[in-house]
Amino acid sequence: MIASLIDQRTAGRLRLSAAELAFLASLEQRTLKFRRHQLIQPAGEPAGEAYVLRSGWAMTLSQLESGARQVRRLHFPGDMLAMPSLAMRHHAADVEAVSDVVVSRFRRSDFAQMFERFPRLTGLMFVFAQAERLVLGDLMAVIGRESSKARMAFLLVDILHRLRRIDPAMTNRFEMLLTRAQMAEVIAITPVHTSRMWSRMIAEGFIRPAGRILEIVDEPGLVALSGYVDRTEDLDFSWLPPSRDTR
Amino acid sequence: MIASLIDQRTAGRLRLSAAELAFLASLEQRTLKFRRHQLIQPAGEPAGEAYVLRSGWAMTLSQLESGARQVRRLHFPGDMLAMPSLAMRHHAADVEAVSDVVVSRFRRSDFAQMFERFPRLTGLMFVFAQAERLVLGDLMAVIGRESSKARMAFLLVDILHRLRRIDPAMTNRFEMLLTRAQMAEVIAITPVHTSRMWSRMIAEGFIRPAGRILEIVDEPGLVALSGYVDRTEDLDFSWLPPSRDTR
DNA sequence: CGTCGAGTTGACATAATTCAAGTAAGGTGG
DNA sequence: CCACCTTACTTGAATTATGTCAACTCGACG
Repeated sequence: MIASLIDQRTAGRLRLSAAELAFLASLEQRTLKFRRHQLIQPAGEPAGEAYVLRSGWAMTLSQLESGARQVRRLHFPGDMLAMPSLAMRHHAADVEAVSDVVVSRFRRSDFAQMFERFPRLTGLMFVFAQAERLVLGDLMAVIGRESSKARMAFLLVDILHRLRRIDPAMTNRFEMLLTRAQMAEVIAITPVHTSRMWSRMIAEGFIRPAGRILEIVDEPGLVALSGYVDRTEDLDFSWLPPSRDTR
Repeated sequence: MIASLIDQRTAGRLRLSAAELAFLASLEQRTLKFRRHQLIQPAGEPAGEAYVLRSGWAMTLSQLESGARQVRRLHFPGDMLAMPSLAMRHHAADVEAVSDVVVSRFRRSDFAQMFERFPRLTGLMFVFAQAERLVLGDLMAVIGRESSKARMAFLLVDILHRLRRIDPAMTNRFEMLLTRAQMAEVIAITPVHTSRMWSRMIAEGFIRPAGRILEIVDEPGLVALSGYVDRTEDLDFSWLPPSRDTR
């Protein structure tokens, strides 16, 4: 699962060794299921584990004292969840199931072995962590400086690109699993305003929903509107050390 | 420089070996100077280096197509700059000098050796990268969901805590090097509104400026107002592998 | 068949932006 | 050392994007 995602993100530029693959597989032994809206990992609990999302959508979010919620990151199959909490004594944010999901939980202590045994894999995880910083910063800039319409465009293009990377056969339709309120939590506007903007994007010909399926009609238009940049395309793995065992 | 910062962030919980210290020092051989407002590293250039900030303040920022600017992260002495760009073929964001600064530049290829030679240091860098994701998410939540007054409170407390970590003797005064416009770029409001909020926070007794020196009069009040959490205090290094050479 | 979560729409409120005019401070060249 | 110019900052008035409140519809589910 992680391994296949790595393949997608590296576009095959990096071939994992048998030992590396085995290590990654060892992180995904057990599986857990959660229902829509359930907490996969509550904030505040002692940290010591992280997750791989195997199916469904999830999200990491902040609950502010006011009760307002801000989604920090949407997660799709193959993504690793709660990784920042590996750095902490306590989980720093809630991780919640957007749809029914299947996840694998792994222990921090197992993950730590990677640092000693798999330098190249370690470098890869470092690269992914830095890339996450970038996309978070991108979203922050959009939330801080763009109109609600542009923010919604950003969200839609982001989902489209990320799902497409998982399934390259996907064209411009996907099942939208977020409610209006959840979209609002991602792009930092109210659910009511989200509803208005959604209608407007349909009226202006950017999107066309058919039941739960959303068709992205004008992808270039949405990209232009939102300034979306797909960071994955510029990732660089060429500088990482070789794996100790070649395959 | 990095080494002393690591000491501060780990609160001495992690003693670096001689070899680890030597490696860190090797990243800080040459020094470069930049003037206030100069670009230390422009976005878009081929990536292959990062920096250590040795003195002065800097910031990483996005320039949107509209011309709007959003600061992603403020940097203080000891911070590493442009680290996310290590993951990319091209630098992803501008890094700009807030004040006159001194930095050290190091090559990505030198940094890469760490993955093979210093597993514990690697783990430490991984922890720092994940911690950066957290604080970025915290700022995003504040920008997305809090009032301009709360955002300003957040900014001030953040600066205070980070400077205090560098100089534990510091109490509640520091030299504020940001202009109103720069504060506005961090907390995603306009310079005009920043000026109004600044005056209001003085009037309400939260802060007291005297020339360039800013006194934080009501730190608990600002923390309560902004929901600021100092993530550094909860960092966990206990799970990292041992260093290969003990000191 | 009733309840509940999700979504829509209208009317109104407001925080923050925009525009504009002006002051103050700091650096530079004559 | 003065005169000038630029950058930083402040303040008022008008505007607007988005939020808030509230009523209503719709469909799913037990």
